[in-house]
Amino acid sequence: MTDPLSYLPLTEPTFYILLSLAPGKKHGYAILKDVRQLSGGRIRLSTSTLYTAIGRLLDQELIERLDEEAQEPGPGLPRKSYALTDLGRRVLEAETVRLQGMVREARLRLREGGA
Amino acid sequence: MTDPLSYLPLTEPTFYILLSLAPGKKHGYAILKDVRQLSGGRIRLSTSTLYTAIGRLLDQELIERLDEEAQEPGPGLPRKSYALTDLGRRVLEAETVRLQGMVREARLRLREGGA
DNA sequence: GTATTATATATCATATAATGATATATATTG
DNA sequence: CAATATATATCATTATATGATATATAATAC
Repeated sequence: MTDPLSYLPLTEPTFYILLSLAPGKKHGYAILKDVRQLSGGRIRLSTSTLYTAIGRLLDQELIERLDEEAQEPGPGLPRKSYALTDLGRRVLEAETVRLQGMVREARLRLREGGA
Repeated sequence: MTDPLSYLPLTEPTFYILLSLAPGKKHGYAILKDVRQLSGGRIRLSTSTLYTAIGRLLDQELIERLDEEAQEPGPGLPRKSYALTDLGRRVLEAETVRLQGMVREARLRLREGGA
């Protein structure tokens, strides 16, 4: 019964990390690349931003760590995969509603105050 | 020729302070009340948030201080009025575009990943 | 007449979070 | 074999919000 609204506002990196996990589980580095692509190259998360955010989101239980059995071998350190929790998805939805409201209010005021 | 995009993302308080000034000049305390009303009571800026943000926005030249001649007397310390600069308005517009993009991306992903 | 409230600006200490820099480790590609 | 892409992690610094506290004044309530 934790209220999703109590987690808002999300910062831009946090929003995109959660959004990156919306379609399904990913490991950290995959989130990094996905966010870059998703934002049209505008957002380049540093690894420090990514992994401190992941730590925080785990603490807050907005994402969860998935136990990996038998990873296929590949480059780099062993992967750790993460997924949105139900709470995380509800927070992301609530944030989207908040952002939509801000856009609506801004459009009204920028119109009335415009040149 | 400072690029408005270089000021983004705005934090929620900063966004609302600029938005409050979009229709015209206001003094600090009026911004405080306006933001509260504008956000449906959700956002209650503390005075420390407000005045530190005002100082920063002045430094960045997103707002400007207006010289007050002959204030009508009223309660409280003398008022100081502020207005958006052209740059400030362009930053607010750019932020609105950014937010709209985030909403669009979120709606797509929340739909495709939804239950 | 005085106490409270609303108005109005300002600073301080603390907490949160992003960021650049740096480090470690490994498979693939040139 | 060197460089690059993959992959996770920590540290110091910077930016910003926030609650607490302070000062000052006019209007309102009692």
